[in-house]
This record gives sequence, C-alpha cells and structure tokens, in this order.
Amino acid sequence: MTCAFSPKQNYLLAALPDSEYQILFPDLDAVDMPLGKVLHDSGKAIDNVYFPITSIVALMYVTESGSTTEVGLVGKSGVVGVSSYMGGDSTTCRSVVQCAGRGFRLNARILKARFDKAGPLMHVFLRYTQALITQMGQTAACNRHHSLDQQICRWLLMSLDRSYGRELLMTQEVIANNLGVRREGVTETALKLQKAGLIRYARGHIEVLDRQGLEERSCECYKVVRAEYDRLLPALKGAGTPQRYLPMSSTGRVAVFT
Amino acid sequence: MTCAFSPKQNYLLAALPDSEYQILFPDLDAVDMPLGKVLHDSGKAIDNVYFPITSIVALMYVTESGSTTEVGLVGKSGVVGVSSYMGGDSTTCRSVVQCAGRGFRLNARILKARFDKAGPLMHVFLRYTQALITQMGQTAACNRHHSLDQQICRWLLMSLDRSYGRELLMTQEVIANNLGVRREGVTETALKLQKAGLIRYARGHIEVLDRQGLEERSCECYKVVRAEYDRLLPALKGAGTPQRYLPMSSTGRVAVFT
DNA sequence: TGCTTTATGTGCGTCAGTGCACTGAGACGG
DNA sequence: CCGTCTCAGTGCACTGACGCACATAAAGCA
Repeated sequence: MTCAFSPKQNYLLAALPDSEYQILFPDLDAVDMPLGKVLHDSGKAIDNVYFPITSIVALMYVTESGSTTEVGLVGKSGVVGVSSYMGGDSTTCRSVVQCAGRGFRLNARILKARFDKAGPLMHVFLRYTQALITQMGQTAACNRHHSLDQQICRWLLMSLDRSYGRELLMTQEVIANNLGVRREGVTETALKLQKAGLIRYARGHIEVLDRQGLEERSCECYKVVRAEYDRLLPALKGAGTPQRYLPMSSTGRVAVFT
Repeated sequence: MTCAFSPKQNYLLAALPDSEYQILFPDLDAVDMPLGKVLHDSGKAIDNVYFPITSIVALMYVTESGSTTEVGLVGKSGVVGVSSYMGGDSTTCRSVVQCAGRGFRLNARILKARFDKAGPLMHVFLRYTQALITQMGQTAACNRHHSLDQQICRWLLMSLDRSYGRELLMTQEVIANNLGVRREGVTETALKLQKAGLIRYARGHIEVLDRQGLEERSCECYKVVRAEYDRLLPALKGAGTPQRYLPMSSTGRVAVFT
C-alpha cells in the first residue's frame, strides 16, 4: 500500500523510536482536514487525536460573548488533543482547522494505551506538551503587553513554521479571529508590512517575502516559544526554515471527513 | 516526629493513594516560603518542586522590557515545577511566592522517578497539569477580552481559592504586577469594590466581604477554570469555600530558606 | 454581462488603560 | 516624637484599539 505522504512527516511521530512507530502505524489514518473543521469542541470527549502534516489547527477559546482567541497553534510538529493522554478526555478549548491540509488521525484510546506504558512515546509527548504549555503562557503575556503589529508578525511566523512553503492561505478576518482583534486592525498592519516589502497579499493569500524582517518586527514571544520547541523536541529543529512546497497527491489510504 | 501541619494539607499529595504517599513522605521537607522568594527562574534547572500549603506561588513571565504577567497561580491544590516531570527540567517562567506561607519541598528527581512508574501518581499529576493548562489558556483569553475590573475580581477569587481564610496579604502594587497592569488601575477598581461593599482593604490587607458579589463582577474565566479543576481533581472539590484560618505554628521539621 | 458575495481599505468618534507627577496618610524605626 | 518609607488616591494628557459605517474591488455565478 502506498501513501503519498507518510505519518513521519509529522515531527512528533517521526521522533518516536521505530518500534513504537510500527505499533501505531496500522491505526494511523490519513485524513483531509478542511478549513473550518472543528476537530474537538469545548467540553466534548476526544475520540481521536490528529497529527497535522500540511494543515494547521488552532486551539481556540470562545468567550461567553462569542469572541474568540487562539491559545495554541498546532502544525506538523505537534498533535491535536493532548488532553486525551493528560487525563480528563476533554478541554475547554475548541480545535479548529485554520489551514486546510492533510494529517493523520489516531484513536485516542490507542494513543493513551501506548502513552501509559511510560516508554519513549510518553516522554516525547510530554515534552511536546511542555512546549505547548510554554506557548500558552507566552500567548497570555503577549496578549497583555505587546502591540497588535508585533502580535501579527509573531502569528505569521508561527503559522509559517507550522506549514509548508512561504504562502499562507487565510484572510485577514481569519487572522483577526485568531488573535481576537478587529479585522480592520489586521488590515492596517498588513498594509504597513506590505509597504515595507515584508509580505505580499491578496484576497486570502499571504506570501511572506522577508522572514527576517518579520522577526525583527515581532515581539520576543516568537523566538522564546520557538527556542523552547527546539530545546524540548530537538528532532524537529529546523522545522519552519524556508523549504519548497511539495504538492502531495493522495494515492493511499485517505479518509475524507463527512 | 510531630509536624504542625501535614503534607496532606496539599490537595495533590492528599489525592495520592496512601502507599504512594508513604514512599514520598520521608523526602518531603516542610519549608517557609517567604514573600518574593523566587523558587524557579526562567531557563534554570529545577532541583526541587514545591507543594504549597498556606502560601501562594505565581508563575510569572517577565518580558524583555521588564514588565511581568502571571500565567498561572499555584496554591494548596497544586505543585510548583511541573516541568520537572514533563521533561525539559526548566521553564521560560519564573515561580515567585506571592503570599508568604508554608509548604513542602521535594527533590525533583525523586518525584520524577515515581512519576515515571506510570502509576496513580502520574495520573494525578497529569490531571493537575491539564488543569494548569486550562488556566493558562483562559488567562490568555482573559487578557485579550475582559476588562480590568473583571480580571481583578477573577484574580481575587483565584487567590482566595488558593489560600486560607478570606484575607489576602498583598498590596495593590503586587496585584498590578501579577496582572501586568498599572498600579493606579488596581486602585480605581479596589475603590469601586470597596464602595460596593465587596471588599475592605488597607495597606496590604484585603478582606473579602462578599464572595458572591465578586463572582458576579468577575468574568466567566474564574468559573471555567474552577470547574475544570473540580472536574479533573475531584478530590479537591470545595477547596476555596470559606473556611476558618488556622494559624499553624511550626514544631516539626522545618527548613528555612536562606 | 450584470448581479451578488467576499475581501480589503478608510474615516471618525469613543474609550479603557497608560505614563507621569504629585498628594495624603498610615507604619515603622530611632 | 520626628523623620522616613511604603502604600494608596487623584488629576491629566495621551494613545492603541474598538465599533461602526461605508467605499472599493476582485471573485464567483447566472
């Protein structure tokens, strides 16, 4: 059986020792993750976890008044659904696909069973969780202290790290919802960045022209979180450095969401 | 050997099965946790973890410009130093004692060794960590969307839950640093709350008179986090409901920080 | 080709929170 | 008892982001 792309393109799965990987492999289902798909909802039991490959998933909190904020961003270097193995089987967050793409799905109970063996899989996943915790804490601090411009730069960089290529497929409105700010504010910043030659965009396409420039305009938060990911999961070091986008057609087992 | 207070007054230790508790007991050292003491610093290795009893510890992030934000608050229902068992042995956060008091100290490697047995201790600690993650995410959302008044009410309630009695020993400046806001802003809100008869305060003492009233003025964040703690750690349900303060003199093994 | 929808650009009044400067008042030590 | 320090209260100019209304333009569809 051939698969156009492999679970090992998810850095977390790739970081597993091969013996462990082989155990999970038969239960990993390739899935399409369409834009806007809600993978987990607040308070609902988590049946499956997801390992994004070309997709990006946001962990969003929805306030009572309906406004949203992203508290975490998961891409090819992570897993969606940490509470499946942390305990509790649900979160107060919602997991939403921000960038359509592919990924692998795994039954939560199968993962939990392997996790509870307290072997290398557990340690990899715990270290990832620790990185996610750092990301959340940094988001809290960033929301408090840094300007909209800085936050948007940070967010573009984070999204870039978690995707392939240097183009992001998302509207300014999506960015606004993720950061929990006004769409008009995003427009203003986007104009500034475009005038400065850092990005180029049009109707839902954002192309990053000058990554270095974005880093300079971003707050420290990006680097702090990035460094912590690199430290905790050295196997995925370098994820996010510019690379060519390889369109991967599906010829293998691919489940499509209904 | 007598101890004026017991490790079991920390709800996390109390939630352990007795066999597990007995293993740790000989290594738990009662310690004084004085105001302002830095238990762990950003990027530094964690040698000991701390189980607060009457003290409250804030997990603070310090930005490059020097401003601070609290991303988590740990009291008698938690442990300070989760990265010791999550992996990485350090965090990007600083742990600072916000409310002087007592607690128990445990060598991080001893905890990690028991944790790695993948027994009930691990599951208790993971569930606690999951609750902490919820708290951090909620803090991020709260920092984005809710007013200073709401946040201060939330913070008072959280502190109250994590301490004994209904009086908090902290200045408005401390609250401001925790929330990452201006001291004058805290003063304004404090005045409002006092006029409304919800609190009474003077020079570093804050007495909560109307808990219900605070909850009504607080944002949803308090209740969401509280509910998640209760759900994940049912053993500590009810922590935070009004109770008499029992001054506990030290007659047992007590190490004092130098 | 024209109509609708979606995405982006712009203007303007409003406001919560900031930064700073200063006052007042209880606590504390000599 | 006095001087000093810490903590709390107040005024004011300023600003980043908000909310709303509306203009423009590309994409999609009939």
